[in-house]
Amino acid sequence: MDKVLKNDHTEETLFEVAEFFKVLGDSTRIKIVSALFENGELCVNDIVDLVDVSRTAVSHQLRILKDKRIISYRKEGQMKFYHLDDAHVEVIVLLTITHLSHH
Amino acid sequence: MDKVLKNDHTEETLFEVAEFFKVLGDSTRIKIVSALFENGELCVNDIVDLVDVSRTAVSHQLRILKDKRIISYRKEGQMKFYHLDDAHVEVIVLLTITHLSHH
DNA sequence: TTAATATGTGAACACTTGCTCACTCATTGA
DNA sequence: TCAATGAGTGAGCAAGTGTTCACATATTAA
Repeated sequence: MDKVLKNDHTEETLFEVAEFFKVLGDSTRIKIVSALFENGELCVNDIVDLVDVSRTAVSHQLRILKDKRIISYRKEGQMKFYHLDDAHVEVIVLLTITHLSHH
Repeated sequence: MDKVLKNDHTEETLFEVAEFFKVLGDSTRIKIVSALFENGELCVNDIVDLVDVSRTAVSHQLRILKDKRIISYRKEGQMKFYHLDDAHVEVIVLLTITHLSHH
């Protein structure tokens, strides 16, 4: 039983795990994710200001985060308000910060 | 209080978080890490068999994992037995697997 | 309709990354 | 000492990645 604690992490599962970490393994994207769980919801221009990366670069990274279902957005007029799509992501990031601070 | 749950993730901290995820965000490395927490301790040849990547490639990746303090080894004769350096890593990976399975 | 604002897209390019190949180092046994 | 075994290293290269630039789309206000 309890395959999660035991064995059986198939090639496929591990590939997806690697893909997930790959998305969070970039300074710009992790800053965006962090800004989103600190603020709940932000429009693109707010993100640009907080993250200090060009507007275009932020757009590209938002797309990647959206494709990987890490964030979603709500449209309001001509603005889009982005937010985290799943609270798990915040837990994983915070656990990692804790881990690193204990090193 | 409780800065971890609040704000204040400095640029520096987030950079380290990204670096950590970057290391786990590779198929070969995550397979090695997974093999290690499933088996506790493995020599390089065992890892090569389990992970199905060339011996040389495994060596290169072991070096990266060792530099990032994710694994360590114990030497015994002409063999080196690798193991995870910190249980946190296993928790983070398992939490991520859980997260992905709920998507 | 026109101008302005908010955001997205695709190509190009520099930079990074992971693998292979050819060697080397270290340990053990004959 | 020599050969065999376990493991690591560095250069080279193909593939992947993140940013910028120029342009496009969508919405709102005048």
